[in-house]
Amino acid sequence: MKMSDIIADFIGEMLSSGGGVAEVQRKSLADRFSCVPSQINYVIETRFTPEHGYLVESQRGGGGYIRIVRLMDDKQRTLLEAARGIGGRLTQNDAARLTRALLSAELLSPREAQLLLSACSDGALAEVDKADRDRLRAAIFRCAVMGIATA
Amino acid sequence: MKMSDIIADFIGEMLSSGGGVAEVQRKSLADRFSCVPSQINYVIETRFTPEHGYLVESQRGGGGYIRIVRLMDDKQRTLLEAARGIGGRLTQNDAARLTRALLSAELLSPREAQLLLSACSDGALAEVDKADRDRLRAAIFRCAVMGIATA
DNA sequence: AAACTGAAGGTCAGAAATGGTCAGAATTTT
DNA sequence: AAAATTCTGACCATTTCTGACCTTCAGTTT
Repeated sequence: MKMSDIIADFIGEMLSSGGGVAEVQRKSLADRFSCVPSQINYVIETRFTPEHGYLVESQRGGGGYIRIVRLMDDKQRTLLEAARGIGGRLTQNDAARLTRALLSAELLSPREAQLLLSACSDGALAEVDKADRDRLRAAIFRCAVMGIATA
Repeated sequence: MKMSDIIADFIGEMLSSGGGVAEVQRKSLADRFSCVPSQINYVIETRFTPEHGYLVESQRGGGGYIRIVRLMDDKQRTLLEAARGIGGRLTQNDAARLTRALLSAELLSPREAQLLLSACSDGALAEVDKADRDRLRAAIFRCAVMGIATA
Protein backbone atom coordinates (compact mmCIF):
# COMPACT_ATOMS: atom_id res chain seq x y z
CA MET A 1 0.00 0.00 0.00
CA LYS A 2 1.29 3.40 -0.89
CA MET A 3 2.26 5.76 1.80
CA SER A 4 -0.27 8.31 0.57
CA ASP A 5 -3.04 5.80 0.98
CA ILE A 6 -1.90 4.89 4.44
CA ILE A 7 -1.84 8.49 5.46
CA ALA A 8 -5.18 9.15 3.82
CA ASP A 9 -6.66 6.22 5.70
CA PHE A 10 -5.26 7.54 8.91
CA ILE A 11 -6.88 10.89 8.34
CA GLY A 12 -10.08 9.11 7.41
CA GLU A 13 -10.02 7.32 10.75
CA MET A 14 -9.52 10.58 12.54
CA LEU A 15 -12.44 12.05 10.67
CA SER A 16 -14.69 9.20 11.66
CA SER A 17 -13.73 9.16 15.30
CA GLY A 18 -13.76 12.93 15.36
CA GLY A 19 -17.25 13.36 14.06
CA GLY A 20 -16.18 14.64 10.69
CA VAL A 21 -13.37 16.84 11.87
CA ALA A 22 -9.69 15.96 12.01
CA GLU A 23 -6.98 18.25 13.18
CA VAL A 24 -3.37 17.34 12.60
CA GLN A 25 0.03 18.88 12.73
CA ARG A 26 1.94 18.53 9.55
CA LYS A 27 5.28 17.78 11.13
CA SER A 28 3.94 15.24 13.62
CA LEU A 29 2.05 13.39 10.94
CA ALA A 30 5.11 13.37 8.72
CA ASP A 31 7.19 12.03 11.60
CA ARG A 32 4.67 9.35 12.41
CA PHE A 33 4.86 8.06 8.86
CA SER A 34 8.52 8.84 8.39
CA CYS A 35 8.02 11.05 5.42
CA VAL A 36 8.74 14.59 4.49
CA PRO A 37 6.18 17.19 5.58
CA SER A 38 5.23 18.19 2.10
CA GLN A 39 3.99 14.65 1.63
CA ILE A 40 1.14 15.56 3.91
CA ASN A 41 0.25 18.42 1.62
CA TYR A 42 0.28 16.06 -1.28
CA VAL A 43 -2.10 13.66 0.40
CA ILE A 44 -4.45 16.43 1.33
CA GLU A 45 -4.29 18.02 -2.09
CA THR A 46 -5.06 14.80 -3.85
CA ARG A 47 -7.64 13.25 -1.53
CA PHE A 48 -9.28 15.84 0.64
CA THR A 49 -10.26 18.48 -1.83
CA PRO A 50 -13.58 20.30 -1.91
CA GLU A 51 -14.50 18.15 -4.90
CA HIS A 52 -14.12 15.17 -2.65
CA GLY A 53 -16.33 16.82 -0.08
CA TYR A 54 -13.77 18.16 2.31
CA LEU A 55 -12.86 21.53 3.59
CA VAL A 56 -9.34 22.25 4.76
CA GLU A 57 -8.23 25.09 6.97
CA SER A 58 -4.77 25.63 8.33
CA GLN A 59 -2.82 27.93 10.52
CA ARG A 60 0.91 28.52 10.46
CA GLY A 61 3.18 29.60 13.25
CA GLY A 62 3.58 28.15 16.70
CA GLY A 63 0.78 25.78 17.54
CA GLY A 64 -0.18 25.68 13.89
CA TYR A 65 -2.43 22.97 12.51
CA ILE A 66 -4.23 21.57 9.52
CA ARG A 67 -7.91 20.92 10.02
CA ILE A 68 -9.81 18.72 7.63
CA VAL A 69 -13.59 18.84 7.77
CA ARG A 70 -15.85 16.42 6.01
CA LEU A 71 -18.70 18.36 4.54
CA MET A 72 -21.83 16.45 4.76
CA ASP A 73 -23.78 16.52 1.62
CA ASP A 74 -27.00 16.37 3.48
CA LYS A 75 -26.47 18.56 6.49
CA GLN A 76 -30.10 18.66 7.30
CA ARG A 77 -30.23 14.92 7.57
CA THR A 78 -27.38 14.96 10.00
CA LEU A 79 -28.97 17.68 12.04
CA LEU A 80 -32.13 15.72 12.18
CA GLU A 81 -30.25 12.71 13.42
CA ALA A 82 -28.61 14.83 16.05
CA ALA A 83 -31.98 16.12 17.17
CA ARG A 84 -33.39 12.61 17.35
CA GLY A 85 -30.41 11.54 19.37
CA ILE A 86 -31.16 13.93 22.18
CA GLY A 87 -32.50 12.10 25.17
CA GLY A 88 -35.25 13.12 27.52
CA ARG A 89 -32.92 15.30 29.51
CA LEU A 90 -30.12 17.60 28.57
CA THR A 91 -27.87 19.41 30.99
CA GLN A 92 -26.52 22.82 30.14
CA ASN A 93 -23.09 21.27 29.75
CA ASP A 94 -24.36 18.61 27.41
CA ALA A 95 -26.13 21.27 25.39
CA ALA A 96 -22.90 23.19 25.13
CA ARG A 97 -20.98 20.11 24.06
CA LEU A 98 -23.51 19.15 21.45
CA THR A 99 -23.63 22.66 20.13
CA ARG A 100 -19.88 22.77 19.82
CA ALA A 101 -19.97 19.54 17.90
CA LEU A 102 -22.60 20.83 15.49
CA LEU A 103 -20.63 24.00 15.15
CA SER A 104 -17.36 22.33 14.30
CA ALA A 105 -19.14 20.10 11.82
CA GLU A 106 -20.40 23.35 10.33
CA LEU A 107 -23.98 22.34 10.74
CA LEU A 108 -24.61 25.55 12.62
CA SER A 109 -23.11 28.99 12.25
CA PRO A 110 -21.53 30.61 15.30
CA ARG A 111 -24.50 32.90 15.67
CA GLU A 112 -26.95 30.04 15.40
CA ALA A 113 -24.98 28.17 18.01
CA GLN A 114 -25.08 31.13 20.33
CA LEU A 115 -28.77 31.60 19.75
CA LEU A 116 -29.49 27.98 20.48
CA LEU A 117 -27.37 27.93 23.57
CA SER A 118 -28.87 31.10 24.97
CA ALA A 119 -32.37 29.90 24.27
CA CYS A 120 -31.96 26.88 26.47
CA SER A 121 -29.57 28.32 29.01
CA ASP A 122 -30.32 28.29 32.68
CA GLY A 123 -30.75 32.00 32.33
CA ALA A 124 -33.68 31.59 29.98
CA LEU A 125 -35.16 28.84 32.12
CA ALA A 126 -34.64 30.60 35.41
CA GLU A 127 -38.28 30.49 36.33
CA VAL A 128 -38.56 26.78 35.73
CA ASP A 129 -38.11 24.32 38.56
CA LYS A 130 -34.59 23.01 38.60
CA ALA A 131 -35.94 19.49 38.51
CA ASP A 132 -37.72 20.17 35.25
CA ARG A 133 -35.10 22.21 33.52
CA ASP A 134 -33.11 19.49 31.86
CA ARG A 135 -36.20 17.91 30.39
CA LEU A 136 -37.42 21.22 29.08
CA ARG A 137 -33.98 22.03 27.77
CA ALA A 138 -33.96 18.79 25.84
CA ALA A 139 -37.34 19.65 24.35
CA ILE A 140 -36.32 23.15 23.34
CA PHE A 141 -33.04 21.99 21.90
CA ARG A 142 -34.66 19.21 19.95
CA CYS A 143 -37.42 21.41 18.60
CA ALA A 144 -35.04 24.16 17.63
CA VAL A 145 -32.69 21.86 15.78
CA MET A 146 -35.51 20.03 14.09
CA GLY A 147 -36.96 23.39 13.22
CA ILE A 148 -34.03 24.38 11.08
CA ALA A 149 -33.40 20.87 9.85
CA THR A 150 -36.84 20.65 8.37
CA ALA A 151 -37.18 24.27 7.34
CA MET B 1 -3.88 25.46 22.74
CA LYS B 2 -1.62 28.37 22.08
CA MET B 3 -0.84 30.78 24.82
CA SER B 4 -2.23 33.63 22.76
CA ASP B 5 -5.54 31.85 22.44
CA ILE B 6 -5.64 31.08 26.12
CA ILE B 7 -5.02 34.68 27.00
CA ALA B 8 -7.52 35.88 24.41
CA ASP B 9 -10.11 33.53 25.88
CA PHE B 10 -9.39 34.82 29.34
CA ILE B 11 -9.94 38.37 28.20
CA GLY B 12 -13.07 37.25 26.39
CA GLU B 13 -14.39 35.81 29.64
CA MET B 14 -13.65 39.04 31.42
CA LEU B 15 -15.49 40.92 28.72
CA SER B 16 -18.52 38.70 29.04
CA SER B 17 -18.67 38.80 32.80
CA GLY B 18 -17.85 42.47 32.74
CA GLY B 19 -20.61 43.46 30.39
CA GLY B 20 -18.34 44.20 27.48
CA VAL B 21 -15.56 45.86 29.40
CA ALA B 22 -12.39 44.26 30.69
CA GLU B 23 -9.67 46.02 32.56
CA VAL B 24 -6.36 44.30 33.08
CA GLN B 25 -2.87 45.06 34.17
CA ARG B 26 -0.29 44.00 31.69
CA LYS B 27 2.23 42.71 34.19
CA SER B 28 -0.29 40.78 36.27
CA LEU B 29 -1.75 39.11 33.22
CA ALA B 30 1.70 38.21 31.99
CA ASP B 31 2.55 36.74 35.38
CA ARG B 32 -0.65 34.76 35.53
CA PHE B 33 0.17 33.12 32.22
CA SER B 34 3.91 33.02 32.78
CA CYS B 35 4.76 35.01 29.72
CA VAL B 36 6.53 38.18 28.93
CA PRO B 37 4.47 41.37 29.18
CA SER B 38 4.76 42.23 25.52
CA GLN B 39 2.90 39.01 24.82
CA ILE B 40 -0.15 40.75 26.17
CA ASN B 41 0.32 43.50 23.63
CA TYR B 42 0.61 40.92 20.92
CA VAL B 43 -2.64 39.26 21.90
CA ILE B 44 -4.45 42.55 22.04
CA GLU B 45 -2.99 43.73 18.76
CA THR B 46 -3.95 40.56 16.95
CA ARG B 47 -7.36 39.83 18.45
CA PHE B 48 -8.90 42.92 19.95
CA THR B 49 -8.49 45.43 17.19
CA PRO B 50 -11.11 47.92 16.06
CA GLU B 51 -11.67 45.69 13.03
CA HIS B 52 -12.65 42.98 15.46
CA GLY B 53 -14.99 45.38 17.16
CA TYR B 54 -12.96 46.38 20.16
CA LEU B 55 -11.65 49.58 21.55
CA VAL B 56 -8.56 49.62 23.70
CA GLU B 57 -7.50 52.34 26.07
CA SER B 58 -4.55 52.25 28.36
CA GLN B 59 -2.82 54.28 30.96
CA ARG B 60 0.82 54.04 31.95
CA GLY B 61 2.44 54.85 35.22
CA GLY B 62 1.51 53.66 38.68
CA GLY B 63 -1.90 52.11 38.76
CA GLY B 64 -1.77 51.80 35.00
CA TYR B 65 -4.15 49.56 33.12
CA ILE B 66 -5.32 48.33 29.78
CA ARG B 67 -9.02 48.54 29.19
CA ILE B 68 -10.65 46.59 26.40
CA VAL B 69 -14.17 47.52 25.39
CA ARG B 70 -16.34 45.50 23.09
CA LEU B 71 -18.15 47.80 20.72
CA MET B 72 -21.57 46.92 19.53
CA ASP B 73 -22.54 47.66 15.99
CA ASP B 74 -25.90 49.09 15.09
CA LYS B 75 -27.47 45.74 14.51
CA GLN B 76 -26.40 44.45 17.87
CA ARG B 77 -27.72 47.56 19.54
CA THR B 78 -31.03 47.22 17.80
CA LEU B 79 -31.29 43.56 18.70
CA LEU B 80 -30.53 44.40 22.29
CA GLU B 81 -33.22 47.04 22.32
CA ALA B 82 -35.63 44.59 20.81
CA ALA B 83 -34.78 42.08 23.51
CA ARG B 84 -35.22 44.68 26.22
CA GLY B 85 -38.55 45.62 24.74
CA ILE B 86 -40.01 42.18 25.23
CA GLY B 87 -42.45 42.20 28.09
CA GLY B 88 -43.02 39.58 30.71
CA ARG B 89 -45.19 37.52 28.43
CA LEU B 90 -45.01 36.66 24.79
CA THR B 91 -47.59 34.68 22.88
CA GLN B 92 -46.57 32.44 20.06
CA ASN B 93 -48.16 34.87 17.65
CA ASP B 94 -46.29 37.79 19.09
CA ALA B 95 -43.07 35.81 18.88
CA ALA B 96 -43.78 35.10 15.23
CA ARG B 97 -44.53 38.73 14.52
CA LEU B 98 -41.44 39.96 16.28
CA THR B 99 -39.31 37.39 14.54
CA ARG B 100 -40.64 38.40 11.16
CA ALA B 101 -39.83 42.00 11.99
CA LEU B 102 -36.27 41.14 12.97
CA LEU B 103 -35.98 39.04 9.87
CA SER B 104 -37.13 41.74 7.50
CA ALA B 105 -34.81 44.19 9.23
CA GLU B 106 -32.08 41.66 8.44
CA LEU B 107 -31.14 41.42 12.06
CA LEU B 108 -31.62 37.68 11.85
CA SER B 109 -31.05 35.24 9.04
CA PRO B 110 -33.93 33.01 7.94
CA ARG B 111 -32.35 30.05 9.66
CA GLU B 112 -31.80 32.00 12.85
CA ALA B 113 -35.40 33.12 12.75
CA GLN B 114 -36.57 29.55 12.32
CA LEU B 115 -34.35 28.37 15.13
CA LEU B 116 -35.60 31.05 17.45
CA LEU B 117 -39.20 30.40 16.65
CA SER B 118 -38.89 26.66 17.06
CA ALA B 119 -37.07 27.05 20.35
CA CYS B 120 -39.96 28.91 21.91
CA SER B 121 -42.79 27.28 20.06
CA ASP B 122 -45.63 25.59 21.88
CA GLY B 123 -44.15 22.40 20.59
CA ALA B 124 -40.96 22.93 22.53
CA LEU B 125 -42.87 24.04 25.60
CA ALA B 126 -45.47 21.32 25.45
CA GLU B 127 -44.72 20.04 28.89
CA VAL B 128 -45.04 23.45 30.49
CA ASP B 129 -48.32 24.56 32.00
CA LYS B 130 -50.26 26.64 29.55
CA ALA B 131 -50.51 29.39 32.09
CA ASP B 132 -46.73 29.63 32.31
CA ARG B 133 -45.87 29.26 28.69
CA ASP B 134 -46.00 32.85 27.59
CA ARG B 135 -43.84 34.00 30.44
CA LEU B 136 -41.29 31.31 29.70
CA ARG B 137 -41.47 32.06 26.02
CA ALA B 138 -40.68 35.67 26.73
CA ALA B 139 -37.68 34.62 28.81
CA ILE B 140 -36.37 32.25 26.18
CA PHE B 141 -36.86 34.72 23.39
CA ARG B 142 -35.22 37.51 25.32
CA CYS B 143 -32.25 35.41 26.36
CA ALA B 144 -31.73 34.06 22.90
CA VAL B 145 -31.78 37.46 21.25
CA MET B 146 -29.57 38.97 23.91
CA GLY B 147 -27.27 36.03 23.47
CA ILE B 148 -26.50 36.82 19.89
CA ALA B 149 -26.62 40.57 20.43
CA THR B 150 -23.89 40.41 23.03
CA ALA B 151 -21.89 37.56 21.57
C1' DA C 1 7.57 74.54 40.94
C1' DA C 2 11.15 71.47 39.39
C1' DA C 3 13.48 67.36 39.73
C1' DC C 4 13.57 62.68 40.96
C1' DT C 5 11.89 57.94 41.22
C1' DG C 6 9.43 53.84 40.69
C1' DA C 7 5.66 51.64 38.45
C1' DA C 8 3.30 50.95 34.63
C1' DG C 9 2.53 50.39 29.56
C1' DG C 10 4.65 50.64 24.27
C1' DT C 11 7.74 49.33 20.36
C1' DC C 12 10.31 46.72 17.55
C1' DA C 13 13.55 43.52 15.81
C1' DG C 14 14.51 38.91 15.73
C1' DA C 15 14.08 33.98 17.08
C1' DA C 16 11.23 29.99 16.98
C1' DA C 17 7.59 27.17 15.28
C1' DT C 18 4.70 25.95 11.90
C1' DG C 19 2.54 25.32 7.34
C1' DG C 20 2.97 26.19 1.75
C1' DT C 21 4.97 25.80 -2.92
C1' DC C 22 7.15 23.90 -6.68
C1' DA C 23 10.45 21.67 -9.57
C1' DG C 24 12.32 17.48 -10.27
C1' DA C 25 13.45 12.55 -9.00
C1' DA C 26 11.50 8.00 -8.26
C1' DT C 27 7.98 4.75 -8.97
C1' DT C 28 3.92 2.72 -10.79
C1' DT C 29 0.54 2.19 -14.40
C1' DT C 30 -0.72 1.99 -19.31
C1' DA D 1 8.49 3.60 -23.53
C1' DA D 2 5.28 7.07 -22.28
C1' DA D 3 2.21 8.86 -19.02
C1' DA D 4 0.59 9.43 -14.63
C1' DT D 5 1.23 9.35 -9.89
C1' DT D 6 3.89 9.60 -5.82
C1' DC D 7 7.69 11.35 -3.10
C1' DT D 8 11.43 14.51 -1.68
C1' DG D 9 13.92 18.61 -0.54
C1' DA D 10 15.13 23.29 -0.95
C1' DC D 11 13.21 27.60 -0.24
C1' DC D 12 9.25 30.64 1.18
C1' DA D 13 5.44 32.70 4.19
C1' DT D 14 2.98 33.33 8.39
C1' DT D 15 2.12 33.36 13.21
C1' DT D 16 3.66 33.32 17.78
C1' DC D 17 6.82 34.48 21.44
C1' DT D 18 10.68 36.92 23.76
C1' DG D 19 13.64 40.52 25.41
C1' DA D 20 16.01 44.81 25.24
C1' DC D 21 15.09 49.44 25.27
C1' DC D 22 11.74 53.48 25.34
C1' DT D 23 7.88 56.47 27.10
C1' DT D 24 4.50 58.08 30.34
C1' DC D 25 2.37 58.98 34.71
C1' DA D 26 1.74 59.74 39.78
C1' DG D 27 3.74 60.61 43.89
C1' DT D 28 7.69 62.34 46.60
C1' DT D 29 11.60 65.32 47.46
C1' DT D 30 14.06 69.51 46.90
